[in-house]
Amino acid sequence: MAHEEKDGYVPSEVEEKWQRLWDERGTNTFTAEELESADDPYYNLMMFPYPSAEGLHVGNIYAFTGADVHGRYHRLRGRTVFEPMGFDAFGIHSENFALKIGTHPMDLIPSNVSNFTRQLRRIGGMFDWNHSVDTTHPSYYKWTQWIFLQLFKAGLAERKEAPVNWCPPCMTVLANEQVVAGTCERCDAPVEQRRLAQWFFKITQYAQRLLDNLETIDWSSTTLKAQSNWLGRSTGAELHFPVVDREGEDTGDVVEVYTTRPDTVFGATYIVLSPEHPLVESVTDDGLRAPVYAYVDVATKKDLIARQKTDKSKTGVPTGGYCRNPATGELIPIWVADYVLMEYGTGAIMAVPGHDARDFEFAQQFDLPIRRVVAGPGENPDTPLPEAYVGPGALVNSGRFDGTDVSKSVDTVTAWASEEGWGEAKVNFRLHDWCISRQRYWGPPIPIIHCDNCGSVGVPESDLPVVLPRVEDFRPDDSGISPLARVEEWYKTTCPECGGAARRETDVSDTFLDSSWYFLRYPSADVDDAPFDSERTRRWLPVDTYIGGNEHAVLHLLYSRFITMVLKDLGHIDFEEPYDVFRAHGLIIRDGAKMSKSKGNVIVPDPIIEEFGADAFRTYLMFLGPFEEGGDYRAGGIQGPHGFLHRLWDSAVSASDEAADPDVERKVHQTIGQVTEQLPELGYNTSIAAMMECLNAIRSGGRTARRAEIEPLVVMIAPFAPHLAEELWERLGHEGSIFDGTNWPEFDADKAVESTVEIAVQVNGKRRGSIEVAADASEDVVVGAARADENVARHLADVEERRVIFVPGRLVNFVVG
RNA sequence: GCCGGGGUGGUGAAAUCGGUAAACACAGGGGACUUAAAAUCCCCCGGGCUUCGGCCCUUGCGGGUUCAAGUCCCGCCCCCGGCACCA
Repeated sequence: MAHEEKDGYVPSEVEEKWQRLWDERGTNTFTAEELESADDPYYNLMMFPYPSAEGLHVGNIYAFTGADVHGRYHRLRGRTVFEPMGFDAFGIHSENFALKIGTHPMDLIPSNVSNFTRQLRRIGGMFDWNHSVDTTHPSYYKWTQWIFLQLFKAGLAERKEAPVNWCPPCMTVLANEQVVAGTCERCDAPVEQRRLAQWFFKITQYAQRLLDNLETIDWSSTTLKAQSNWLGRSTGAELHFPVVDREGEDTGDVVEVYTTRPDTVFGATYIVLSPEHPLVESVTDDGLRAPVYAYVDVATKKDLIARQKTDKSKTGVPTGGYCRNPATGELIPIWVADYVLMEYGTGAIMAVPGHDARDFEFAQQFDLPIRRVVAGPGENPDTPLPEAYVGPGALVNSGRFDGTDVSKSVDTVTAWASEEGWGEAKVNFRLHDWCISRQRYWGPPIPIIHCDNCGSVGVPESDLPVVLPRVEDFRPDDSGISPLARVEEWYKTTCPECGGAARRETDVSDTFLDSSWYFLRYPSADVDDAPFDSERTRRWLPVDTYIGGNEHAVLHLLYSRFITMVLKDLGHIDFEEPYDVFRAHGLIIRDGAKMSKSKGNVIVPDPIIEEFGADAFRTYLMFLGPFEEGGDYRAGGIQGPHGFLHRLWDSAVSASDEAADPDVERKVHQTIGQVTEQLPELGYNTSIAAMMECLNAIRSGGRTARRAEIEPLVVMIAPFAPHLAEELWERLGHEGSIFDGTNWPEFDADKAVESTVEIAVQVNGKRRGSIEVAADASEDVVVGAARADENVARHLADVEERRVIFVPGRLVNFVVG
């Protein structure tokens, strides 16, 4: 039920009225001409939602409101703010839901989108609905396919057979970024490794640049850190260990190892190959083939969680083969063990059990020699090691390098290895190439045609889009083959190059490719003949501020940076970082716990909006905690902002025309100063608190507000409660929208200064009183007044004063002995 | 294990170039107005003691620096997030 109060403020009516007027007047939308000629453009972006059947949840509304407040603030300051919204509607989530309820995604998505659109309007976002995108629309994914082709032509998209992450319940491969601790990020099932031919984007070629540029962008530090952790740069060396036969002669094979501690090579007492390593077969002794192959077989079939568990004891088998340690000349055995991963480095390590915890554990288990080659200060080089030593010290048992400090030894030994021709410095990244093919239905078909004569051929751009056909049986299966492979009339085609019979690629692309470029599309959403109009792109991009969740720190935010870099390198755009500023918002929890359907503590926004209005809901969400840290949603909490907005209304509609009271005016200017400083930094909760305090001062003792006092508050609340502000602005006698023109109140520091200040008086650091003095009072006057305070005087009697500390405008502290 | 962020009243939280801890709200208590309710306005609201003047304690724990520490330094504990058999 809507609140009907005697002050006449009925949120639902006010909100309906202004939402209608915004639509009618085009307050929030741009025409093509406006986009192309905007003076002071500000691109305010937020992460577009996946349109679920459940509708907007509180987390969406929280994020969008926080971003909308930001956009509206800049608009009130006179910027031309473009704030688009769209739908990320391809992907497994939609497809699975459609399967579950027995409908088709092509029917499901439009109704979800229209429900989302309704809700997004209802919460009062300043969205430009003329420039919305839906990633599932052919007019959008035509260009997603175009982007694929650009990478393909540039040699950055490659189809190769490789071990990939296979999620059995989802029946598709996953990108590395979608595997969390060995499980699928969507369904939590253990991920398996499968060898399949897949399309990869060579994001690893951009690893160094993706890392370096982190220095140049203004992002939340948590997000920057997450990205650099994900990129995982490490420096070390690749060393070559020749394989030898029984007689100690080189066989010609060489085991390449990657190590971050080449300086410990004198302590390398064995070699470990990962079970997938190509040399396993050739180094294995004939007599040991059975156990080695059995081990490899078991290890490669393990799922990722089982394989990557660190708390289990290590397993492995000797191959019977040997390498020569190039530093010592010794022959050292080659083992196969699954604690070495094929995906990282070279898939082989030199084991230095003395100085690596994992190697130490393995060596103990299999009774392999442990040799100390680093000794800490004062340590005897020959004492046995109780555990791997990784601390500071100097090399020992390392021939000519004995005594070299570990701070220099990596470089020194690497230089030697390099001179001798058995190693070189090497930088490694944890980042893998981006696997973008999905053996599912609900995505953009990858625009490739396979021809027996010509190989993989890109679909000519003039033939785009490759339309996703409506297929009633779109269930995935466990074969690793896409549902589209069952649609012969769709995949049978001719080769664009030789005209011979050919077959379309039947995999679709990862959803994250859809979202990797949507911010480029928004300004050009109404353009048919290009993915992004170059004039509009120049004017609006890169994005000024992007606000979103940190759950995308290494998925969407990394992929979109990569795609942007590629488009720059290919000459399509002239910037390489898509978002100048990124801010991660916090999460809303409920009564101290994460919201989840299973806990039954999910907040359903619609009834709250119906009861209190979008303005009160928005204001409450922004008030309940620091936006960048999130907050705890409590059912009664909305009462505070709700009452505040009603009192603001009441004071505004009954305001008198008298000149502002000087004391109140001072408070108003202090508030303007504070809010103007905090709002652009996303200090929403404290801005609202300051405005509440100000209104309390205006209304103190039941006082009638004066226009000049209340009007600045009406403008400053507008980002949070836009409908209320519009209505009050109109009732205060203004024409048009409060958001047109530059209506933000001007801060006047002179009007904010206090004539008197309260000074705390301490004796030995303990507060003994406080005094009120003129703001410009001299030290002598203040200290005199402090001494005169009755309680202070008592504490100063009978003691010796040693020092007086005076902090202007703050305190006086008498230090006594 | 490594790297971030955090720990403050009954509750959500303010205050960090060191300077009156708890602003602003929620919940709770009392009062004014009202036939009543709502709305509005006023007062109380970290703990203990009090001769009602004040006094003592209090920002996860233990030390330290300082006239002065929620804030800085050292050593711990706990929570949240990122990375993780990554060589």
